[in-house]
Amino acid sequence: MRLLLVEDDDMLGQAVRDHLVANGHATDWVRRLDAAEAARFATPYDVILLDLNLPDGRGLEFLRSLRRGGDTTPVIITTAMDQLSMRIDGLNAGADDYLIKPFDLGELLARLGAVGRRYAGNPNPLLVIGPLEVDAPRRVVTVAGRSVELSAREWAVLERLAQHPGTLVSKVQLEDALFGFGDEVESNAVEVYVSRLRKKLDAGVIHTVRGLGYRLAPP
Amino acid sequence: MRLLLVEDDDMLGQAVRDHLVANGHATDWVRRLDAAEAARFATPYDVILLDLNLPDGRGLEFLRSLRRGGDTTPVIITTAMDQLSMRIDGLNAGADDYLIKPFDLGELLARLGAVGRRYAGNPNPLLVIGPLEVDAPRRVVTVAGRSVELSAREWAVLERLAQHPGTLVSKVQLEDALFGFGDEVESNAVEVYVSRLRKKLDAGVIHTVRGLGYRLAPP
DNA sequence: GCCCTGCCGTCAGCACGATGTAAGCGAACC
DNA sequence: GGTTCGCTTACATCGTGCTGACGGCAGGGC
Repeated sequence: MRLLLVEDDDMLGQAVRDHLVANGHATDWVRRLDAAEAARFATPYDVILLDLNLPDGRGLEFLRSLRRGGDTTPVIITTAMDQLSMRIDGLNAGADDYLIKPFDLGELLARLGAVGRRYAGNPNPLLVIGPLEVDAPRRVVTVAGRSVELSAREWAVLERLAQHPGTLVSKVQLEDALFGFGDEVESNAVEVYVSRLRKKLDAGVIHTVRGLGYRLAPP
Repeated sequence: MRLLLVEDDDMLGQAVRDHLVANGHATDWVRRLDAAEAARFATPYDVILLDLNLPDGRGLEFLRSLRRGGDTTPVIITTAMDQLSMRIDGLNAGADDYLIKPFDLGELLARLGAVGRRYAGNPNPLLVIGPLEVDAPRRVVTVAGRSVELSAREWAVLERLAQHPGTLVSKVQLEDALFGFGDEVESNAVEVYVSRLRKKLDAGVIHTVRGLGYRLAPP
């Protein structure tokens, strides 16, 4: 796998990088991030290892902007033992897993494998439903040949629907796609985004199953 | 399917078990697990529903030992809303899906179907009766190739009938499918929904047994 | 720094489908 | 023919989903 390691501690960074490389993962190591780097770094990696405890405190910010931009690269965050709140914030901001420092290198590999595996089962290049085409890896949507711009949340909803075309997707699942796991939201956000999607896409593609959820296309 | 339900809460366990049994799944319910039981329980089930929040906190341990022993029985974990870390740990320990309490019983069935199907090898447990096709996990019904929209109650009745095709299903059973068990109803709701179903489906599929109930196809 | 723009989450009003009940009618059984 | 049971339609009510609008916020351009 291709990994990005964000870690400001020299000793630790070096050790982790060596261990990862020794186990066959192409690993890039950076000590800090700025906004300019964020966009450049995101896409080409399979998993990002992110130290939330960066001296400039921008780890969380980086993660948020990544997810806001629609990037779904798996992210594992690392925090110190006592920083529970930061861990929660990280997971809510879209992290996929976390490790508590000091962590065992073997466990790091195991988590890496689990996260990578969970997202790897994606031999799904192009989904075509009538006039709608969804290119998940490239994050491109076209309707009747015309390309459509989607915001991050709109994309999150459509992607979750497109993962199981024709199958019922419950509102709870869509809420999970919109917000992290735990963030409970008392509103009709899902309905709002479905409505916004319908306005942008061909109206008939997203079908309502009253009282349960939605499904993409047929019937 | 044969299910194992691990849930320490009496009320919830009873309710879930009843609902699963009512929907045709042979369900064993245990309140807790110890290491000795783990091995015994694992193999013969199609899916295991595991409450990670067991009072002795050994739910995760059970899951890990199961996977370590090579058992691949699909496991769906249930956790409270605020237990993010536990859910992550559960997925990493080898769980196949998760549900957040409180969960909708209909959604539970949908997830069960999805997980069970993913591992069962038969991707589409389709019930075919003449021109009628019922795809329960995907909640799709087609008549002569044309797909049909059903409301929640209509689906509940048809699903109960389809669970035992050709067998007599009493009116009381159908009332239980429509409303909860205890809720007694003084009306002809069952007849109304059978009528509505007949209008949407091919008329000949639902057969009346006077004084007793209904059966799906052949007379 | 300041303004502008686009996205986000929330809310409230509206519209429509689903639901349960009742009543009239037809069929089956005696 | 009478009675019982089931079928169908109609209708009022209720809940749910849809959509337009608004304020907050962050990012980018100037």
